[in-house]
Amino acid sequence: METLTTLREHKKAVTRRSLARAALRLAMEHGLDGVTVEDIADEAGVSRRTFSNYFAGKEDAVLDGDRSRIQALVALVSARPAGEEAWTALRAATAELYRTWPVPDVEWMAQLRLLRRHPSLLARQAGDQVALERDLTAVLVLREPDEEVARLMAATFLATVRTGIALWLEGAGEQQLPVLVDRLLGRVRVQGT
Amino acid sequence: METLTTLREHKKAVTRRSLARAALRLAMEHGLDGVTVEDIADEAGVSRRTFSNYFAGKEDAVLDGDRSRIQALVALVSARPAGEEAWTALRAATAELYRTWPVPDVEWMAQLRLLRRHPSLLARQAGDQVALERDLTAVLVLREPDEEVARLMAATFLATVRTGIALWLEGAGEQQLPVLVDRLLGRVRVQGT
DNA sequence: TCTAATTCTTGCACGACGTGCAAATTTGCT
DNA sequence: AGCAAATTTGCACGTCGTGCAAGAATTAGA
Repeated sequence: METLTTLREHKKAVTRRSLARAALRLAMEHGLDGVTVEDIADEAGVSRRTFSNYFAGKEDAVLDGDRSRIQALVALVSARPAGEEAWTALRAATAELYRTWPVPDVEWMAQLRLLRRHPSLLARQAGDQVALERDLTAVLVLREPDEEVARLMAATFLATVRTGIALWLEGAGEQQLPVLVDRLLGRVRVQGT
Repeated sequence: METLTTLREHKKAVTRRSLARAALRLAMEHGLDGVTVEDIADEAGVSRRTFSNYFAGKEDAVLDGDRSRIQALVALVSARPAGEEAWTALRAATAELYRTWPVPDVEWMAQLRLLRRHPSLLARQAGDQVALERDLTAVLVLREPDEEVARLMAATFLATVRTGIALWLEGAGEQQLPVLVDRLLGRVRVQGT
């Protein structure tokens, strides 16, 4: 009851994370198709029905961390100094994200590895990103008043980051991920108004 | 014996198209969730089991046309004159696509409208595009030898086209789609080697 | 503290889905 | 014609997502 978290919300957050973790762990061990929703629920100590109260499917559970990552990114972008150019803010926020949330994040890496093996996850992730494109666009509009351009920036930005991660996963650590992504972001230019 | 299409392949192509059309028509009429796979199979005159021999789910069936569209685009890109700049080739091929396949394509518009109402379709479409990014990259590599850049171009290009279509759907025909997309493509630049 | 209201969990039941399998049908070729 | 290969179909099975109502936990108010 200290912060803003009432006990109720706290427990909800706990089970949610518990489910996401269980999903990730089991999917890593048996492959995504070798795990049922019931397995995940059991591992987390809740019922199959409760799982569905939190996630729409195992893919959603596995990618839960990824979503909060992008939400954090949106927050970082909107926290950049006012007046900063839109694309610059995106680049800087991305760098900050990697500083705040250092790359050798065990869970995140596990997600990425799964992402490569299971294309169905890739699809779901892309779908999530399309949804988050709206939030990102809303934040960018404050820096780039032409909504058409803001939208375009959000889309190309997310596509670039995705590409960077994909390249990095294939390259197997020849270079630091933040460096690679930043280089790609430097290559892309979206002409403003 | 007769044409290049043996009777067998011909019939397969017919049922596939029949299924895709039925899926589209029924989804337009009752909404995607108001249609079962069995409904679609009945409409096409085949069994539920046969549907699964062609598509992994109703979403796949609905988006079938969209996929062939992008495949056609890939073909157009690789048919551009050799030596043409990669991004230029993409722009030109896109313009050709709209000329070859004129925009007021009834079925395609139906797909787009469904796409807006059902985010699950958006997710699946994005997933398809991620898969097709590989083909597009392979074609681009001939024009842009740095694979990293080719990959980045494929990703940003597809993201840009998607954004254009989304903007066009919301704007409700204030401007021609080909013009809008081409303008967006003109705004984006991916710095080559 | 006790109680009532609110919120969350659980089990049940149901329709829908995807798939392996084997039988039946269709097509290709001689 | 007749045989081989490919395709369709029905059946069965495990899994999935969800509405619903009952039960348990948490909150808020006296």
